[in-house]
Amino acid sequence: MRIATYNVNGVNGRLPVLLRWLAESQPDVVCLQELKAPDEKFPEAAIRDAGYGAVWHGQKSWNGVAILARGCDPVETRRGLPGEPEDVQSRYLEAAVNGVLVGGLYLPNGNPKPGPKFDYKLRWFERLIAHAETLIGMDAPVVLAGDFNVMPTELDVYKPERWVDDALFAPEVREAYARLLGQGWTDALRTMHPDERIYTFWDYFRNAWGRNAGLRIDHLLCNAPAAKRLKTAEVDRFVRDWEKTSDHAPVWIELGA
DNA sequence: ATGTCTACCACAGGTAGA
Repeated sequence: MRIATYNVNGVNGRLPVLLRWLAESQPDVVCLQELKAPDEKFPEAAIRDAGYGAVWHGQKSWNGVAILARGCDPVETRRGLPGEPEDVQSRYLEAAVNGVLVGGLYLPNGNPKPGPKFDYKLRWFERLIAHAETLIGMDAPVVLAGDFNVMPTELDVYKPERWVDDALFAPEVREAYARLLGQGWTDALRTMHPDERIYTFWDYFRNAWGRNAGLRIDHLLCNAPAAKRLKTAEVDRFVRDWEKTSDHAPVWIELGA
């Protein structure tokens, strides 16, 4: 079973790229982030025609997450994180697919730091940690997948010293990520590639892709039953090279039987 | 500070967010 995460940066503007990648890569489950579309503008028909059932949580202009499943409909188990009922941003969606529980998330960017956006990022992270605590011990495989907007270590940044004051690399954010992993989650990509400089995002600015000036901010975290089945974790870098592509590449894991 | 995308509103290009 292949489970992917892909920040599409606009699901409608990116639809040709998304459909081409689905056809070529044939993932079984896909967590999408940054739909940038309200619920009624989610391209359900095109995605169904591509062979995928979907659940989605949209929002006008910003954010928005979805979970796709090849050949079946994901069974939604949660929309939004507990803990801040006044929070209207669409950033978390959870669904069961063929016995695997998948949490798709888009953690706040948090820039500029300091400021209210950074404070929101830290609060959102604490809510994620609290909810993840209820998932980690499940008997079923659980995968938390998405754009975490965190580079966990210096190995995950092309030039760490340039990023120390940024909300994506701030010590308190890295500490929160480490605390989340400390519950027992396996960072799949880093576990399968322990020493490799491996990126999932390249800014549109300054020829970042051409220079491989990238960041590793899209992660798939496995609880123990999922980690036991982990076979492969890869980045579909070739997608970042396509015309009209997202600034993120898809990332995926393969779980064995 | 800059760079480049996307979506919005509304019809053009400025603004916001990343």
